Amino acid sequence: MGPALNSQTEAWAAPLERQLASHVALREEHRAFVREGLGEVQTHEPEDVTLGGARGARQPVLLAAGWAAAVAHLQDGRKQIVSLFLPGDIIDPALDLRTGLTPQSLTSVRTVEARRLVAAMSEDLPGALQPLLAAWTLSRAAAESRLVRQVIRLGRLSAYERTADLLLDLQERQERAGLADGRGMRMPVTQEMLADHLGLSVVHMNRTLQQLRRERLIDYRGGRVLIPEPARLDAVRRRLDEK
Amino acid sequence: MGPALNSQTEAWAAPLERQLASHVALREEHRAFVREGLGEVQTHEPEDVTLGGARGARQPVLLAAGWAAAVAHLQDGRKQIVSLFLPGDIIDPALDLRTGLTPQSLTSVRTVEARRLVAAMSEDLPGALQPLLAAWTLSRAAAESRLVRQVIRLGRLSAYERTADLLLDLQERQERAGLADGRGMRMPVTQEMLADHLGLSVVHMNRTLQQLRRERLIDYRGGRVLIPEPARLDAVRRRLDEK
DNA sequence: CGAGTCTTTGATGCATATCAAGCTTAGTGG
DNA sequence: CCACTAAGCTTGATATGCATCAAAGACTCG
Repeated sequence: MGPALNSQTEAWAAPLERQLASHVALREEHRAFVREGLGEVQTHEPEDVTLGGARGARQPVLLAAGWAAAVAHLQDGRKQIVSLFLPGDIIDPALDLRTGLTPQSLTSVRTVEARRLVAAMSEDLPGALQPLLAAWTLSRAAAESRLVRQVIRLGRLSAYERTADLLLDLQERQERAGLADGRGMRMPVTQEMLADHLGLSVVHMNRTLQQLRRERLIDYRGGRVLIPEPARLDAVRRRLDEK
Repeated sequence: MGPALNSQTEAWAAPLERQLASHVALREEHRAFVREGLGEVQTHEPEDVTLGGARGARQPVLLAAGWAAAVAHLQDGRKQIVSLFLPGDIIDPALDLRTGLTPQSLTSVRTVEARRLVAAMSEDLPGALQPLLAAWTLSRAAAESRLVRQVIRLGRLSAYERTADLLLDLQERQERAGLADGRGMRMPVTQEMLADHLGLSVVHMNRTLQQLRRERLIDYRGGRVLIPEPARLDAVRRRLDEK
């Protein structure tokens, strides 16, 4: 289960660069700065809990490929996936793994050491890099908002609504990272993982996905999801009231 | 529903000072700095949504007395109380109210303007104030952890476990603020508010509280809760597995 | 003392969990 | 290339936790 090394830090930064650029337009100078803050590439098998290093010595990493999660384990075996990490996301132990959460790869995964980048973003940056900092901040804010959204989902939405809401969120995130478009997105995780994220049993997760499929709100097969008419799915999800 | 003014910024800082001191020992110098960062005192009726100012112009405030909440309203009238604020807590719009959450008083409430204090804590502080900054940071981290804990509660705990977990959390927070001890704590909110926080119906909230009462895990009457044997209640709550 | 708000109780229904088993798919080794 | 296996997906039957509906006590306040 140990990670395999790989030292070519090449275009692994693309999803991160795109995600940042989706918030604030960036120049090549900014993208280069991002790449320079990255280090070693590592490959991890699914279920690996050593993302960012061993427990107690974890460092920030960029998730370059594959999906990962911050997981809470209860004593009796129940699990809650608190948040999902997609390619282009930064997994920062200091921010994302408070409270004894364990980072874990869900699929096989490629991570890139990002300690220097994360450190740089909390220091004073030269004026020319301000747009980068702004993008970084917006990206972090989006991650925090997702946690709030997750509370609302689990607290007040039905299984059906939760699922619609999550799928739209995943689609949007992958679009920002350049990993999805009108022709669909990857969804390389098992229904059990989705269930653990949405607080449902596997069986009910399956039935809920089938219902969405039957009503042609999603087209889900072979680890891919297509949302033919986003507006219809969006009507299922319950929006916050802008009171 | 509008707020009433009141300009004596006296000992309203006590719960905040105690909460901070519960994380890192503080000297009078630190406490004085906290008080100097505070401004006008305001009184609000229950259900007031103008804590910290009107929508769009909200400023950080210290909650000095009474309970408040960050609430999400769904279009069809469902509500989710995402987080609770207790005396001594800072309500910072930039951190606590992302994603269209509305701050709202649950009881009648007293707030103190805290813009200067919050701003000061994000600037470079003289060395002598480092302990204060450390306490502040720990206090914020605890608030963030509570959000994660809330996801776990709603996602994977039963109504009974959720309630036990929340009550222990409230007891600990109030102890830190000097508002509770072995003789119990205040709980000035309606069961409907608790239900909206724990993702339950009022009726089921009521039955769950009664069950805890019947089993003598809590003594709950007249807006006060006593936990006679914390260890027993703690056994009900499901702890995270320290794997 | 009357009117609202909150709590409590009972009856009923539904969403979701649990249990059990069959099916499908992708590996794996012979 | 074909069993064989294991993981994941799907389906049916049943159980249960929690929601909903309705109404009756308890408090609180003017």
